[in-house]
Order: sequence, then structure tokens, then C-alpha cells
Amino acid sequence: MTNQNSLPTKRASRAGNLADGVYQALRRAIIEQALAPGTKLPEDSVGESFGVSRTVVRSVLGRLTVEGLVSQQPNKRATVASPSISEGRGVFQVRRGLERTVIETLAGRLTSAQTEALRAHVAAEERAQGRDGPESIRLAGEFHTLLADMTGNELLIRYVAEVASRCSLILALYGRPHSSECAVNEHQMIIDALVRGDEATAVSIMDEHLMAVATRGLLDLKPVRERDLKDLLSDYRAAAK
Amino acid sequence: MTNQNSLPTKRASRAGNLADGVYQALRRAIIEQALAPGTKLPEDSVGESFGVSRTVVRSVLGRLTVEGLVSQQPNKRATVASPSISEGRGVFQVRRGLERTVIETLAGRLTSAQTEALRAHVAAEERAQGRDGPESIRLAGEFHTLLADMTGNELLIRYVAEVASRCSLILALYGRPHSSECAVNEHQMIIDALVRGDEATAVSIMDEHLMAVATRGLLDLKPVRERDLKDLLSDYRAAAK
DNA sequence: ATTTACGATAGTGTATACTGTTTAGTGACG
DNA sequence: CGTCACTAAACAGTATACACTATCGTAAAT
Repeated sequence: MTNQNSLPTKRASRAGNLADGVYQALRRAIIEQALAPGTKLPEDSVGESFGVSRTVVRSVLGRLTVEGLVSQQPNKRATVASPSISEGRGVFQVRRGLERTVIETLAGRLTSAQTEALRAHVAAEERAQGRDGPESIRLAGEFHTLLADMTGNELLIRYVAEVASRCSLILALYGRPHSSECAVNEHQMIIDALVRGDEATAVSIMDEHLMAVATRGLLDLKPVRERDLKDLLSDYRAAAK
Repeated sequence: MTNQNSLPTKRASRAGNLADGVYQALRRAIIEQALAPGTKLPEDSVGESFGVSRTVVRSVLGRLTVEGLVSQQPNKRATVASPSISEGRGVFQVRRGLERTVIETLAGRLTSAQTEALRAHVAAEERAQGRDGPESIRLAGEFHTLLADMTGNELLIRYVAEVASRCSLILALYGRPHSSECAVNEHQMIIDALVRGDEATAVSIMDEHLMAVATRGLLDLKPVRERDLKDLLSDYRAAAK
């Protein structure tokens, strides 16, 4: 039942790490809400979906667990994490502190190339404004991780990425259906303050921005639909090159 | 070569997770610098040291890698992480932001029991002051994680614990030999400001406190002694109940 | 003598087999 | 009918086997 048998050429080039591919794919599936919070993730089934063994899935689930996207209890099936409201508040609070650090690091120190990249991103956000597909959700989150990237601080980058993805989950659970999550013009204002080198203003806009996003979410728990796991994951299998 | 053969009664009670035990032990070994940065950690050898299989070791090394205490590259042996100075600076910067959040959360909100616990801890630090054994190092770090615990914010707790342990590594690499790392009286002052509810002061003391710890470390790389891995780990084996 | 090619050894990546625990389904008993 | 006990299936925890990759020493070729 090796993958060589069923898919002889799939990873023929050079293997290395199956785990990474599955990790990326599963992570996206969760963040883009193809897998609703609470969805069961038995190691065998997930493995079958991606054509890998439990060994690989296990390590992936471990990683996702420390990132808070999956929750695991001993001898129980893993599930897509389903954070409580108070956990959610905690995450947002940490996020505020983290992004404050990002802003402090960046204020007045953006290269023109970086400024360029940020403006381009905001433009993309504006274009995606109308349809609230996964596209818009993803872009809004990526603005923050893009900022973090520019600090060059590895740990800061990882933490911001982590809280941002957790926030996606939280908003999926408790957010209003059509809140566009990040007001694009707030992003614009942050960029402006950063290039002006106006640290105080940039910090306070970011802070309010995040507060706003957090308080925009305080509503109805959405119903959890039960569907077939393999169905839901089929789209993401291709991505696990 | 199962552990039942060699140690029939060791984990007779109820198993569950061997991994947790090994994780704790290995983590301590690194933080307390029994395992110097750069030390090679082959999965088999570590497994033998603790009497478990590679499977378990592998998951543990994975966890420690995401925490930054171990570094892994594909198809290469894992090693105890050996962060660069600039990585070190990055970690300290994140830490400042994180602990700022801790202070903001706690200022003026400490229960008397919590205040009690903090004062007791500082007292313990003072007692351990003289001998700069692992005891003193551990206590100094634990003051910060103790504070974080009191926020009740799971994520914040995890992050602070993570940066604190990474900082231990960094100071081990670049710190002066006998810098007592955290001046105990600074801890005392932080507590005082917190109970007064004086958030601004508490934040700035903590900030300077961390800055001081960070700048106290900027010196000679210590030589790396080469010793037998199993020797070094023998003390920690018992802890992996 | 120095460098390159090659082979042995050590080590990681992944699958699979086995064991123990949880979960869910079924029937007996209240 | 409900609920309790019991059994079978599903599932996680762990060890091990095998394939592939890196590492290092040794010998051949320059």
C-alpha cells in the first residue's frame, strides 16, 4: 500500500519531506475553513486522503497542535481546534502585543521596496473587496504577516503567523458572517504612519485596528455541518506535492 | 530490545505518553546546559539513553525544534540549538513585547494569594543568590513564567515559557560567566509596582530589566566541550518516569 | 603529498505491525 | 422504553523494518 504503487510518479523528483506538503495543505484547509472547527481528524483517514502513512500524519497533527489549530487529547482523536471565546480573547490580546512590536520595529525604517510591496498588497485587498470568498480572508490576514516578515525577526514572524491563523479560526467561529475582518483603509493608514516614521500613531492605529477586529467578533456560534472528511480534503490533496 | 525487557516494572502503573517524560527531561537537560549548544542528538542514541524507540524521540525532537531549543535540517542529525547573536537579539525583542503584555494584564489585578506567591519566589531567589548553580538560573527564569501563569492566558503562558527557555540558551552562549542574569531587586520592584497598580512604572521596569539582561549578554563564545551523550543524559533518564 | 572516487557506516524518512485504550453498537435486564 | 454490561470495531501509542541520504575514512590517481 505504498504510494509508489498507487502513484508511481508523484514525488519522483526528489522526496525528502512528505510531512511538509501535508502540513501546508492541512493548515490551509483549516484556515480557509474547508474543515470546520470540531471536525474529527483520525490519523488513518487523513493519511488515506493524502496517500501517506499515519507516521507522517501524526507529526503533522503534532505541529498543528502546538500552533493551536488542532487539539489533541491522549488516546483520543485529534480535531480541528474549536477555541472558546475566552481563549479567543487571549489570542487577540497576545496578538496586539506582538504586532505592536512589529510596528515599533518597522516605523521609519521601511525601504522603498517594502513600502511598494505593502501598497501593492493593499491594492489587491481592495480588488478582492466585493466577493467575500476565501481570497479576501486570506489577503486580510496576509497583510499582517507581510508586515511581520519585513522585520526579519524569525521568531516574531512565526508568532505573528501563528496568532493570525488562530484568529482566522476564532473569527470563523464567533465572527459575523460578512464582516470583512480588516478594514482596508485602516491598513492604508498604518502604512502611511509607518513611512512617516510616526511610531506612536502607527501603534495606536494598529492597536485599534485589532481591537476592532476582535470586538467585531462576539456573536452566534455557527452550526457545524457534518460531511465526509475525504470529500473535504480532496481539493487539498493536490497541494501536498 | 523493548523497555519491558530491560526495565520490566518501570512504567508499570499506566503508560499513555512516554513522549512527555522524555520531552521534559530533554528540555531540562538543554536549559540547564547539561547539553551544550551544538551537541549532536542522533535519534537512536537519545532513544537508547531513555530506553525508548526512535518514534518517541522523533516526536520529542520535533516539539523542541518548534520551540527553538533544537535545530533540525532534513536528513541531518538534530543538534541542540545554537542561536546566533542576532537571533538572540530577536528573541529578546519579542520577549519584551510579550512581557509587557503580561504586566499590562496584571497591573492592579493581583490577588493577595498571587502577591504572596511572588514574594515567596523572590525570597527563594535571594537564598539561592550565592551559588550560581543551575538552581539560581532556573529560579530567575521561573519568576517570569510565574508572572505569565497568573494572567491565565494560555497562549501568553506558552510564549513566555518558550522565549524564556530560549533566552537561557542564548545567555549560555553569549552571556558573561557569572552574571546572575536577573537582578533580584528588580523583580522586587516589579512586584511592588504591580500591587500599587502602577502600570506605567511596572512596564518600564520590566522593559529595562529585560534590556539589562539582554545587554549583559554580548560576550565571548564559550568553548564547546565534547563528551559522551549517554553520560550527559544519564542524570535526566530518571526524570522521564 | 594532495585530491578525488568509492565504499562502508551512521542516520534520517516513511511504512507497517502490534498493543492497549476508547468508542460505538447490541442485547439483556430493569 | 431506558440503562447497564459486554463485545467488536476504530483508533492512538509505540516499536521495528526497510529504503534512501549523508558522512567519513581509505585507497587510487594525479
